[in-house]
Amino acid sequence: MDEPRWLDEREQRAWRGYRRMRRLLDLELSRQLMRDAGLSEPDYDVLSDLSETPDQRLRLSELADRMLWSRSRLSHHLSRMHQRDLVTREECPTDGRGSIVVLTPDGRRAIEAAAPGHVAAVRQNLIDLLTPDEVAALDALTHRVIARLTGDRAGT
Amino acid sequence: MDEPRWLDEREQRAWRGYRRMRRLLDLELSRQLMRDAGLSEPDYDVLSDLSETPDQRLRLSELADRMLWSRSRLSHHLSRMHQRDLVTREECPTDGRGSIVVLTPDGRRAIEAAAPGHVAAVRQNLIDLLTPDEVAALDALTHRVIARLTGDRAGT
DNA sequence: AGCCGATAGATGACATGTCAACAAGAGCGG
DNA sequence: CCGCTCTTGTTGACATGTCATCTATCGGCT
Repeated sequence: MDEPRWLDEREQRAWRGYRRMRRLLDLELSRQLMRDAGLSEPDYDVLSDLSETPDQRLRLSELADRMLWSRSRLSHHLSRMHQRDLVTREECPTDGRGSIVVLTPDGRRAIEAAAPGHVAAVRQNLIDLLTPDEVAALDALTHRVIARLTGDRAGT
Repeated sequence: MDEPRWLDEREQRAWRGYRRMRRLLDLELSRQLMRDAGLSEPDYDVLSDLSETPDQRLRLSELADRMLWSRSRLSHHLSRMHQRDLVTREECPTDGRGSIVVLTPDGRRAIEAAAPGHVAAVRQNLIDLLTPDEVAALDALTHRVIARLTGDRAGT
């Protein structure tokens, strides 16, 4: 770590742009979700992952892994969502320690009500602003970075 | 909002990839910063913005605007950083309400110690994984989205 | 000067996230 | 079947972020 390789001007612009976009997009999307559907982004993500599952249910740790959340965070969050009747917990029949997170009817209604507006906002503020090439580039680039960060042993 | 235009497969992959990359990159960068320099990402951002400034000082609200933070958040965070002697507050000579955030010597040492490792991590996990074209695309695309979200009236 | 709406920043209550510690099973090896 | 260790999920303490509110001041207007 003698003379660090700083970012050149273009790299710098891209990096700062990425972080600024990230922040602004987050603010906008969470504002939209809360206003139109009364959900936070984390709420939406939980409901969305659950609703895409065959029986609207998942083992807590399975859900935590998919979301890249700690079990603790998920457990706390589920307690809060439980109080609003968006999800329930059931005991796992095959593992006495386990608990299964289940989407409630209210939860299903909430995600179905929220989804169209959310997708529209994602389009309006990101996807529809990109050319098809850019969408493809974003796809490629993000998955390369993901592979790196999840230790997909292959390159370097 | 009759029949929403859902994301097609490529768009979906790009969007999910973006979010997953975001999360993984955050985890990695904040882990690295904390481990090697004892700073959180927010700490780093504050110090970094301050250190790029002529006199290592900024009006609180100016700093908040640059960072896209609420004044409240910044005020709380500065109090915490103040306890660690990374920053101080001074009264603003031209505005009796104002307060000026100043980088302390400890703060300067902290950012200078942290920067090389942080930049290296950014390179290693993002920038150096991209082709020059991809860096250019990221630059272009993020700034277009930023323009949209900050209401740069021009298009649509 | 004196009023008044707007702005700067601080603060307290509360929501959310992190971390370390814990209880209860699982599951393997004797 | 027992004992050991690992995993699962919960919990409480604490760090961080948000929101509403408060005080002091600014700055234009009369």
